[in-house]
Amino acid sequence: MELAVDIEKGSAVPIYAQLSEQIRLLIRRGALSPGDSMPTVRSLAVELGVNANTVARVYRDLQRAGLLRLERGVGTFVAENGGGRAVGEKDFRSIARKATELIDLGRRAGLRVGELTQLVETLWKENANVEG
Amino acid sequence: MELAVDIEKGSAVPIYAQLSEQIRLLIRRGALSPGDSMPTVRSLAVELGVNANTVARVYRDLQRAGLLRLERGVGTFVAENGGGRAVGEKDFRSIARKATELIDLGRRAGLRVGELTQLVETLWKENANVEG
Amino acid sequence: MELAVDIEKGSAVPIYAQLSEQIRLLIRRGALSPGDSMPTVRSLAVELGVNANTVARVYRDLQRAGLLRLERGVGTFVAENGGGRAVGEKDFRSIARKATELIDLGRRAGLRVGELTQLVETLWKENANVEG
Amino acid sequence: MELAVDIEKGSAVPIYAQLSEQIRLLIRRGALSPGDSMPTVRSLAVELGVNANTVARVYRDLQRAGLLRLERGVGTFVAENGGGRAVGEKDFRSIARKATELIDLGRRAGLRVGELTQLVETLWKENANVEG
DNA sequence: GTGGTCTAGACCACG
DNA sequence: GTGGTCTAGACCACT
Repeated sequence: MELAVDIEKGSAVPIYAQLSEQIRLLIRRGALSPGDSMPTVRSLAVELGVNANTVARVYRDLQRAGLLRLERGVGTFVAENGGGRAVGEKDFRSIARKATELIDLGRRAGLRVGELTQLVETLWKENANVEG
Repeated sequence: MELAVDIEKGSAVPIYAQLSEQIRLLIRRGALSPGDSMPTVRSLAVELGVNANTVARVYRDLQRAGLLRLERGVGTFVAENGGGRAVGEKDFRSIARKATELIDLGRRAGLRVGELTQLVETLWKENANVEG
Repeated sequence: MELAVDIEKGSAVPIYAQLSEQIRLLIRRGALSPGDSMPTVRSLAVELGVNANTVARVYRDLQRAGLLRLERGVGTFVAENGGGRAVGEKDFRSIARKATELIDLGRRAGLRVGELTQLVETLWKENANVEG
Repeated sequence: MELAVDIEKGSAVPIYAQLSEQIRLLIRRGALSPGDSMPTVRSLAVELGVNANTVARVYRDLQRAGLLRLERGVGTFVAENGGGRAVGEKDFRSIARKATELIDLGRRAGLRVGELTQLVETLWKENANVEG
């Protein structure tokens, strides 16, 4: 049971934050559905080459956030009322399409990933200020 | 000389990484032009409520990356051969427009910023793998 | 795990530069081999009577240069693809022999170390200009 | 009156130290002879793109070391009893030849300048310990 | 007054 | 206990 997760060990962003955000996205986009069982802490740790404590911490955090359900002695599952419902498949596709277009533009203009995500963050916050 | 920069002190992303990425973007998008003088290390530190060493580290890193030019006793300037030239204004506008559209879709679908930027990162890397 | 390193605190050359260059040489000459573990940041700091931040900065720089591998929570190691492979032992010996001869000549002529290394630097650059 | 001096502004070694060491070498090797007049502080500062205070400081230091003679209102000259006599032309040539051979070996082995000068320094000190 | 280096010491992520 | 980040504050090189 492999998870489509990609950790950059050298990154300035801590491992637990990367992992947490990526699992979050998998759930929200519907790649992981309510009731699905998650890899065990240890197997995911091995798969990612990461310490088991780190994975355990992420699972705990995501449980607190309502995205995962931990059952002692049984396993970890995607929660049924997952912290805000999953994005509909249709919506997700249009978002992914738009993101891909954005990425294409960014790449052609010679931007780095970080610069592009930084732009998204900056614009997100500017809009938030306008609306909020 | 205030910089349009916004630091989240509580973030898992280190301050220096946030600052570095944001200055980088300001330069690449042409908001800061070659030869422009940057705020002094100490003044930017005060403006952001951050330690001077932290700002100095960012300036040093960006110098190594070819984006800034540091002159002892004089000040800090945007480099002339700025590590890959700035993105053209036209290109930048279309990128920003596309990003805004993406943000709208994401917001309506109930995504958080982190989930959206995570999506962009993931798709970026997938495309890279396809191309590479 | 002591390192054959010698820092002059009063020197005009910053401590981090001295340390960096000396570790570099130890690696390039094969005195430190790929995979070898380096002293911890703190222990080396104590050994040299220097602040831990200074050592950390050197390790970070050498990581960026591809000579060291830093693992959070584990330790620091000599990189496997050490930024240009180590100089062969044979080559290194003939270089060291030649250097010793040069030093003898310099000493007899009454030169100071700085004058001799300055000469090497000057001639190095002149040759570079001829070739380039 | 141009001086065969080459300053690296970005270097970790302070400008005054680079300049001082290089002038020292020019005198010791006989490229500047006792009684020769040095460039004025201002002209040398302009030639090197360096602040005049920095040059003045170097001249002052070299005067204290007995290598230069400053005459108010007249100019600066290479001292007659220059801090240890100059190295004989013959000796200097053999030193330079040896240094060139060393540089060739180093270059072929893929060393950087800093690594080579570091080696010379290290061996110099080791020998000093043996002899002293 | 600018950038650069260094220190002492705190707290965090990770194993 | 390892490396990483950050702070406060000192002193230096340089303009």
